[in-house]
Formats: sequence, structure tokens, C-alpha cells
Amino acid sequence: MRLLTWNINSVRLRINHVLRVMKEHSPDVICLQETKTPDEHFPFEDIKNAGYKHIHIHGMKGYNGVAILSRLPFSATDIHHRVGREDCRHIAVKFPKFELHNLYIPAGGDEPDPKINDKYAHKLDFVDEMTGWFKKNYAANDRLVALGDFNIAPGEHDVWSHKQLLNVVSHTEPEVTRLAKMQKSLDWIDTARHFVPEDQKCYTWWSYRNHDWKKSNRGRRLDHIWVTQPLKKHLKSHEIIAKARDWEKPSDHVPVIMDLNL
DNA sequence: ATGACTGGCGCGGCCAGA
Repeated sequence: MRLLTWNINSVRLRINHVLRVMKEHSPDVICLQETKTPDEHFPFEDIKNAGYKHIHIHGMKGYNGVAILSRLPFSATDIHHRVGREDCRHIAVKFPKFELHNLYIPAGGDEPDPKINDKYAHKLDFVDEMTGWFKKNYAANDRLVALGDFNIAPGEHDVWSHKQLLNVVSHTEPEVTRLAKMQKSLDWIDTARHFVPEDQKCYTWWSYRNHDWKKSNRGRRLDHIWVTQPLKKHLKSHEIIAKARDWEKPSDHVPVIMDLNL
């Protein structure tokens, strides 16, 4: 079973990219973040025609928005409101062999100080809430996948320069510490690092501001696919589709694929 | 020199991304 996560940065603008990744990589399930559309304007037709007939979405006007597109049926769809807001950042579905959570953790603004930056405070609260929620509602031996744009690059080699990014939102100590707590909540496996050694650079996002993203290669690994321990023996492969950063009018994030032997 | 960008909204720039 092939899962794919991608911050698409407007699903309506980049519906052709979604169709292309379906055709070229044949994922069974696609999880999108930053769809940026109310549900009534979601491009259902194109997606269903491509064979993804099972769709669970939660979108809003202008910002955020998450979607799960599947060739396989699922049940028990959920929409979760986080930190007292209805801002379309967490949906979930149940497949026969595991439960899937699609997350869009807040970006957090510029200033890494929760006292003066509400967006940063919101981000830290969001991760804390997820940690408590996972602990309260699940056990470590449940079969779960949590994936999406976590907006945090946890490791030294998940950013192009650990030293230069220590005070930049996405790689600050409070974020990294909180994400580690969230990971510990259910003993989650970070599947990218299951397949790629810790000391090897690994990115899923490159800023639009770099003229030549490939040449400067100032990336960050912000997009993640986590699984709980019962799925560990089923992990088959992992791939970051970096070439999608070169597609016409690309998203600043690229798709991440993970295959399970199920 | 994270600089030199991009999308939504809506028709002028602002907010947000990270």
C-alpha cells in the first residue's frame, strides 16, 4: 500500500500536479495540505475520474485545508478542531488495517517568541495538544499512521544549516523538543529516518525565494510520515519526489511517498 | 544576506507561508 503526502499550496491551482503524481507514482492514498479552498470548490470530478473515488476533505476560504484522496474505501471519517479553532488542519479516516491522520501543523510566523508572536504560541500549543490527544485516545500498540506538513525540521540534517537555523521558526529548540514529545507519545517511528541515515541531509521543502533551489539547496524536512510500532515490520520503502520542485509553477513542498507491505 | 517569492482575495496591495 502506497501513501503519499504533499503540501500542494492550492489544490485548484495545482490540480494538474496532483493528477500527474497519481499517474507517475500510483499512490493508493494521497494526503494534501494547504488545499486553500472551501469544500464546495474542491476539484472532485478530476480526482474521481483519476480513480480516487473515496474523498474526505475539510477546507476553508483562502487558508489551510486538508484532504485525503483514496482508491481504497475507508470508514469512520473524522474532522478534528485543534486549540479551540476551526481552521482545517486535522482529518482522519480508518482503513481496515490502520487509521490515518492527516495533519497541517501551523507554520508559526517569524518571531520565535510565544509572548510576542501568537502564531508561534499557536504552533507550540497545537503540538502539545496533539501529544496529549494521542496519549489519551490511543495506545502504542494501535496501528496508526500520522503524516503531513508538520512545519518542523527536527534533526540537524533536516535543515541546510543547523547553526544558521537554530533561531528560525521550524528548527527552534522549543519546536524540536515538543515534536520529540509528540513522537514519544505513542512511540512513533519517523519513517524517513527509518530508511535514511540520521547524518544524511534530507529535505522536503525549498523556499520560493531561492532563485535556483537545486543549486543553493537550502532545504528543510518539514513533511513527515510517522507510523506506530505494529506497522514497523510492514515498512517497505520511502521516497522524496524532489523532481516535483522543478515542475511548472511548483509547490514549495514536494511529495513524500511511503510504501507498506499490507 | 532567508536575500532576490508565491497564492488568495479581489482589483490594491495586504496577509500568510516557513
